[in-house]
Amino acid sequence: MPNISDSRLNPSLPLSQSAAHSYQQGCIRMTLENAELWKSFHRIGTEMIITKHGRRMFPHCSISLSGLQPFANYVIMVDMVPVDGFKYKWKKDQWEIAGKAEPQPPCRTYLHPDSPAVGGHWMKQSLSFLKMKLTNNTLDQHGHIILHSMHRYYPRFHVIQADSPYTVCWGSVQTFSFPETVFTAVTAYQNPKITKLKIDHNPFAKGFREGGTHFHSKRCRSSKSPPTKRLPEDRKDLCKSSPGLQRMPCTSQSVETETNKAFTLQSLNGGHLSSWALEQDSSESVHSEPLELQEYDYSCEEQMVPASTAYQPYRSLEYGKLPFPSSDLDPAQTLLRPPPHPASTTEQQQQGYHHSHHHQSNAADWSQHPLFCYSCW
DNA sequence: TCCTCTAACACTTTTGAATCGC
DNA sequence: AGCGATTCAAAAGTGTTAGAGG
Repeated sequence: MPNISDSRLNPSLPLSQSAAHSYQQGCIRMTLENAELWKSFHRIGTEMIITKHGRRMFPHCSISLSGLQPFANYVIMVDMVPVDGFKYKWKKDQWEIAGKAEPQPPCRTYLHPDSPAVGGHWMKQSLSFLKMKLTNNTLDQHGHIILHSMHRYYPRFHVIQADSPYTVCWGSVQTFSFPETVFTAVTAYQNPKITKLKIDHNPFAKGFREGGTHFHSKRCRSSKSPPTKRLPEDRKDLCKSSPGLQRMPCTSQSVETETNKAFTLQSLNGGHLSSWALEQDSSESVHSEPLELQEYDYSCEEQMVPASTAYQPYRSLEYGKLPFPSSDLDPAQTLLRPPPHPASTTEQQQQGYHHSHHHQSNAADWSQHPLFCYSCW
């Protein structure tokens, strides 16, 4: 199973003792299915195209779950969390900070189309978020995830025990993310290495790879080639390119090179969020023992990653203070709290309170929470 | 001038309806 | 009639590029 790597704790994402308690409430385990592909991109610096009308992710998010209660209903959601409080620009073959992040666009959460479903359903096959789309259109009416171009994000997965998105049992929210899924949202690819990698792996880009990528050469083509029949081999190729479609992980055709490994973002404030996961396997999130952030042993095999818990702050510039990855954030600051009510907690937001996976607040506190501007199309 | 975004392009893949054979 | 496999066309998706706009 080469495409499912061993787990690692995301060292950059805030943990807390509160979060640690949550581990005792279950042993939900989440695995990033196409981890090797993600890592291939992450080594270079993943970029995701966002368009006005919405663009799918590539690689797309595909996960598998275990440890759920087979007959309990769960809702699975994804949202996008800003990595930091900066916007970036591509300059001379590397990303540089271009200033403070712009105010966050309206929050959208993508609800997996199967939600709600029993744990047995979620565990019997991998979950693909292939149809989730990213847009830069803040007025988007299609429910796509709204992001800012030239900003960095990572997807965050929520496993919520609930009969429906409206009857969430707040004691059973567990959140996961994966370090290698950090990406920069762009309206056009900046790093040619990313372009090449995408063309190599994304079947939709075949035309540009095989038919010539030059604009003029395309125009000079004399005739259309006849439509190709879909053959089993074609499907196999597709499997390789889009592992998320598969029930089983596919062999990665990663394009790992030593030079790629050398890619870092030194210009970024000491290179934070650059190399923090480059050499790490972190595509499996397993609730387990509480971990020491700074002393995390990357060599151990299955560590837990309830990922970032920074719900509310990521709608504010406080996000720039989040430890990515080697921040000096005081662990005490990451104490998980119920999300502040948007209308009444500006002060709390400014203090950088973070969301608890397993808190005791009542659902009313959450009713206005960005997480539940969910969408499923 | 530089940077970012958008739309058009040519092509491939996906999807779903129609058809066929058992 | 029902089912599964196959075929086909339309829809949806891709990265590249030039040009617009700030």
